[in-house]
Amino acid sequence: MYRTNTCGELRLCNAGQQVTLSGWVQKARKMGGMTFIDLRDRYGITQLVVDGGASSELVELASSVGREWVLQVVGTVVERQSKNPKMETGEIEISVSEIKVLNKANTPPFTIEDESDGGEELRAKYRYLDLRRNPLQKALKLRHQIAHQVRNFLNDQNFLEIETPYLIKSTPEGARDFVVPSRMNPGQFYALPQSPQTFKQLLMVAGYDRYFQIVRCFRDEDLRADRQPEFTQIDCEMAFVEQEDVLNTFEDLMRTLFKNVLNVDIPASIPRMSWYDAMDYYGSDKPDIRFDMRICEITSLVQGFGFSVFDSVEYVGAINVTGGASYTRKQTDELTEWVKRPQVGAKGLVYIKYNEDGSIKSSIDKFYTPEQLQVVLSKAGAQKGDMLLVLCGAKRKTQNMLGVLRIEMGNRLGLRDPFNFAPLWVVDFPLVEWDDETGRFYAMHHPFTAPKPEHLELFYSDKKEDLERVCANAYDFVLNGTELGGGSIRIHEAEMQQRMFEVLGISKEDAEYKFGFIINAFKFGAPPHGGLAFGFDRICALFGGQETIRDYIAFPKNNQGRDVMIDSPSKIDDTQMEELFLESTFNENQLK
RNA sequence: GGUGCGGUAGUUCAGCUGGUUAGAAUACCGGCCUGUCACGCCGGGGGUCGCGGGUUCGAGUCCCGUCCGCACCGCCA
Repeated sequence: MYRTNTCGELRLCNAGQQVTLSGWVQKARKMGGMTFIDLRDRYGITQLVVDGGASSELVELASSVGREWVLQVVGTVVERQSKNPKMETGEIEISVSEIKVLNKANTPPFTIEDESDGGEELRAKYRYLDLRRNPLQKALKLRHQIAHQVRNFLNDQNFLEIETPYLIKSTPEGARDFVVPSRMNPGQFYALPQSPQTFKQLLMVAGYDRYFQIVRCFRDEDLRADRQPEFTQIDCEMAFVEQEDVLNTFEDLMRTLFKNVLNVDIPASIPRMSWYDAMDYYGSDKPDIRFDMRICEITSLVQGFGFSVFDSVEYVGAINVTGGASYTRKQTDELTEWVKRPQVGAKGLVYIKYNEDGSIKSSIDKFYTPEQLQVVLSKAGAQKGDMLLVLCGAKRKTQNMLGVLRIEMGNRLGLRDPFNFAPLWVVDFPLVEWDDETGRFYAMHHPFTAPKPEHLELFYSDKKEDLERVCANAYDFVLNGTELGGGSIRIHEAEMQQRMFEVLGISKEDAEYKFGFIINAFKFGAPPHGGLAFGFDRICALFGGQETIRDYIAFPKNNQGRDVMIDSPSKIDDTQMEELFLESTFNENQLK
């Protein structure tokens, strides 16, 4: 038997017991004739002691062990002479009678400690060593707990977990697909799913009216701290439901997760905000509502006074920085430089300070009287001591920049505590958005999203302006400025689905080739249905108070989509290559 | 595709307006140490300054190119 106990469980009440432990050497402290060894496994650390009373062989062996060696030890649990209150097992130690070296280890290239000395690149290369560290073990444990709670909750709600295929068909709408060549069908490719969207809808047609899956999804797009090429979704779909049913069901899921995993209570009813309000007041379709600082449009209040910068633009907006009147010239200059950075892209920044003594000081005093500025301050809700930050330009673009500035000010003012959770539903998204470059509409969500019933007339209109106004029965779950999930009520009628493809400029033939199977399925009794999917990795990161999802994935990829540990992607050998591609090349040559 | 920051000992970093033998901490190795737990003390080894080119009497330092990492923009239905 390798062990009778783990390295995290022995306490004073176990004193006197003979135990066997196995684990890794965290650290050995050699004190001449006496050696202390911290033995670690995923449950904790227990101190071993070998003192002068032991045989000389044992003393010799104990003093020779190195970091990360794997040991099996036999000994007696004893009360420590000097206890360590910082350790959970700090009241006891194991007086060792026998050590067996199960495996030696090279000195690790970085320290296996909570605060490792290793940089990200090095830790990625030795991911299996990084995973020995406490923070990562906690992260993966959190991930497991959330998955467990999700399955419990949805099982209780009568959902069935059903797997869908990974080798499917490429559908060039949306993100780029990862493709897999088919050896048995030369020249043809599978695609890895960006989501199981169409399959879960087919399951609704098949009558499995409550489906879920914790499922890997694949998107061949550039990465970020919160974006991986393969990531995990909690994918759900329900039949015979309206938007209200879906929102209520998954609000309950999120509430249960918060309660059972973090013991946090989120509001009994999660607030809802229309997409248009989110854009107008927060400059983002995923507002962080942990703090207010709403964007206030002041266009009509500042135009017509001869300040050409404002007079020449579509939109002028402001955010109110509480206590900002105390900002120095240096600080406002720095903010101006900050918004001019390419990542923000503003041309300049106007400030209006409402000083404690009631006076007003702004960067546009030359163009406006204090009375005129007072009107602006009042509209934006500024109190004495506050400062407005003003940007102008095209409406959506400026709102977007104000939204970025708002988040930055929220960070600077310490208003974004990661353990303060403010969930939000964003609803009433536009169904489609126009793209000038390609001169066509794109689905804002995806092409299976249903228009709101009250907008059906607009949906069948031929006018671009009408179509732009169509709202979808779509919704996003937003937490602290991060989109955690989204979904919609789907189209379930073949005719309406065909109209959608038409709106998107997809020809009937193309739609038939790419999506014929689902249009066809809708002709065989498709029930009304809808659902949503949560970004599982993001939920884990947010629950753990982190911005990056990498720590919550056992073996993540780097910025370039590479796994630097196994060194993938990599070339394949000629035989493999020939088997996959030679025949198709041959066929093409035959055609010429 | 773009922007910013970074790449110097096993590791994390310092290294000024270019100047002689590139430093610190930690890790590692050896010695001493019976109550340590960031143990302590003494000693030691360890460098293609990412790579290539250029400027210069002289380059870790300046210039050009390139590779790699991270963050962000574009992109992500």
